Formats: sequence, structure tokens, C-alpha cells
Amino acid sequence: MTKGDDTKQYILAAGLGMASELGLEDVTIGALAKRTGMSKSGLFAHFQSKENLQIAIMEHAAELFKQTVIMPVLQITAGISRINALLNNWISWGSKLPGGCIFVVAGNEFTERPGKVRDFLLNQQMDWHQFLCRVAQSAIDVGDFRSDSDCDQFAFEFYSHILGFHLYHKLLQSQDCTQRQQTALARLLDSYR
Amino acid sequence: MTKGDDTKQYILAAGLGMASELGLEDVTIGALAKRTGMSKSGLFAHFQSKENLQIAIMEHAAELFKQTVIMPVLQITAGISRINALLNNWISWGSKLPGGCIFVVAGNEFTERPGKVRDFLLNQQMDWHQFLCRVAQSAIDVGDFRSDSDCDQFAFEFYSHILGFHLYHKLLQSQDCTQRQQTALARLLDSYR
DNA sequence: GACAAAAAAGCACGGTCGTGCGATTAACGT
DNA sequence: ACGTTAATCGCACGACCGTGCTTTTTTGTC
Repeated sequence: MTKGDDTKQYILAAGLGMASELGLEDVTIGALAKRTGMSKSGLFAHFQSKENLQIAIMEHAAELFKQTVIMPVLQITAGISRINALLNNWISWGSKLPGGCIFVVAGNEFTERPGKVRDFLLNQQMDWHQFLCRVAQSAIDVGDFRSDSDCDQFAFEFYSHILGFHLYHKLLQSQDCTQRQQTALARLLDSYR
Repeated sequence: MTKGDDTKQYILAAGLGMASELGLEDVTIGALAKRTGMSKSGLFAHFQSKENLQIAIMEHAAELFKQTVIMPVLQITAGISRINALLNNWISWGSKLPGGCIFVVAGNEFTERPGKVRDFLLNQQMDWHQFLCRVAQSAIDVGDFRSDSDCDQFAFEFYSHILGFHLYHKLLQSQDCTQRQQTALARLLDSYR
């Protein structure tokens, strides 16, 4: 009972790291087995298919994301300070994974790969967008944003800056992307004030 | 002489489409051979290695990008109108490829894959950033941007919006991402005016 | 049209892929 | 402690991977 679940968690943690580096599709049963010190078939038995493994990894990531990014941020006072905290939490979340934010990586990877995995990722991203909208809405409620602010627009731009940061940080290895990101957010916030 | 080059161009065009859909790594010799109606070995002989094929595809893409995005935009009057034209050209460039802009796709794919391909992509992206900086600088020269404008910051944000558009368009399949993108750019331009 | 050179194909190789199945070992309830 | 069930392994399979080597077909030149 409990032993199997432990192993499964351990596999998913390793798989998450691997997916963030190489992409979800390149989390190979054999390679992941080697990384976890298991046999291919022993590992495979936990998931019955590669597709299930991929989805399990993303569910695992979502749970982790919820606990380390979403929940803490909801403790912060709504409005601009919450938004700043959200950015900081997202950045530290991304820097804990070897290849950066798994959602950015996997989202890009599966745009043209129809199937259960893409559907799942699509839902996650829509949830994320909705969450950003709600954060913006609560900034309106609290008086930090003008009441006619477009929350969807805010979500789009906030997420865009995150994607930019991710690329500049990971591929371009830009030193000052944190500063760039902060400046961008500051102006974004200004325009909604 | 000339026949071989024709075939090579044909392969590269097919490979570019495939890469934009599936990623550069999944442009498999066998699959690309099937798509072009060639034998594996016949195709392989043109490139001597998969790495060379990948780089050749990206060189091909760069040439195409130069001719359909960069060059035309330099015909437009410098400043804000050129920037708007650049955005439009980039969007139509992305919509001509089945999986969207190859640079966005491949850039994300190779952040954690050291080797010649990543080095090549890295250089391309740095060139692109520099190009965006020069476009911003010419907007300063022409008086559309304030003289103390931060060109690197502009490039970062412009590119970020492009990345956002790409994701919202391709994965989220958002209907109004064009509008969102335009709004975002308008405000970005405003803040430099 | 003959011939050299270029282009493409055929075939084989060692590996790894995802996935099944039977045997074996470890964990748990009683 | 024993028996049952869960967890893991060993092995095999067909398919495809990237890459060489040899042969055949196509191309361009005189």
C-alpha cells in the first residue's frame, strides 16, 4: 500500500526534474528508470502507459505549484503587493527546477501534439490565466486598480512577461532579466493604477 | 550540381514545417525522408549528421525570416510605424508555419540541450534582440521615442509580448490574442513616447 | 551517345523506444 | 509466522532511431 505510493512520489519528483530539462516527451521510461535506480518494467507498472506518466508528472507539478506559489500568495494582502509576491514566488518556483518552469516548457512542447496530455496542459493553462484574472480583480476590489481595468488583458501581459523572463533567463542567460522583468511589471501596474 | 541543391532546399522546407510542429529534435531522419518521398540514406547524405540537419533547417529559417520579416520592415519609415509593421510581419510569419514561429519553438526546446544547435540558436536570439534594440534606437533618432528610452528594455518587452501571443494563440487558442497583443504594444509604445 | 561525377537507394548495425508477460521478491494483515 | 497481495524485476517483442557502406540510378559534359 504505502510503499508503492512512496515510490510513485519519488518517481514523479525525478520525472518532474527531467521533464523540466528535456521536455515531457523526452522523459523516457528507460532513462527515468535509470535515474531512479529501478527497472523499466518496475517503473512502468505504476503508470501503465507513457501518457499516464506524463499526466501524472503534470498533476504532481500542479500540486507542488499550488502549495509553493498559489497558496502562500493568497496570504498576502490583495492588490499590488500580492501581485509582486506572485511574481517573486513564480521566479523562485522556476529556479527550483533544473530547466525552469515546467508549465512553460510543456506548454510550448505540446501546442501541436493532440491527445490527452495536451488537453490536460490546456486546462492547466486556462486555470492559470483565470487565476491571474482573479488576482487582478481583487486588486480592483481593493482599490489598487482602476475599476474599469481589463483583467484578461492584465493576465495576458503578466504571463507574457513571465514567458519573456523564462527565455531570457534560460536560453539567453541574461544577467539583468530580473531587473527587466521588474521594470516591466512596474509599468504594467502603473497603467492600471 | 544544381539538382542536389534543389533537393536540399526542398528537404529544408519540409524540415522547417516539421520542426515548427514537433520541435527540432523530433525532425527524425526517417520521418522527414517519408515526408519528402526519399530514402533515409539519400536524405542523410545531404547532411552527414542529424545535428547538421538541425542547423541547416535553422539557417534556412533565418534566411526566410530575413526576407519576409526583416527586409520589408526596413522599407517602412523608422519609428512607431516601423514597429507596428514589425509586429504584423512577425505574426504573419508565424502563421505561415504549421506550429508557429520556429525560433520560439526551438528556443524553448534547446534551453537545456548543450551543443552546436543550442549555440546556434542562442546566437540567433541574441541577433534578434539586437535587431529589436536597433529598431527602438531608430525610433529615438526619429523622435518617436524619448531620448532616454531604454532600448534593451523595449526589446525585452516587445519579445515577451510575442511569446505571450504565441502561447495564447497556439496552445490556448485564444480568439482575442491579436487584440490583446495590439493593446499591449500600444501601451508599451505610449510609455516610450 | 559514352563516361565521369553526383545523387539517391538498399541494406545492415547496435541502441533505445513503449509495452506486454511470467517469475520473483518484498510488504502487510492476521 | 504464514499466506496473500502488492511491488518489482527479467526478458522479449516489433518498431524506429542515427549512421555507416555498397550499389544503383540519375545527371551533366564532351
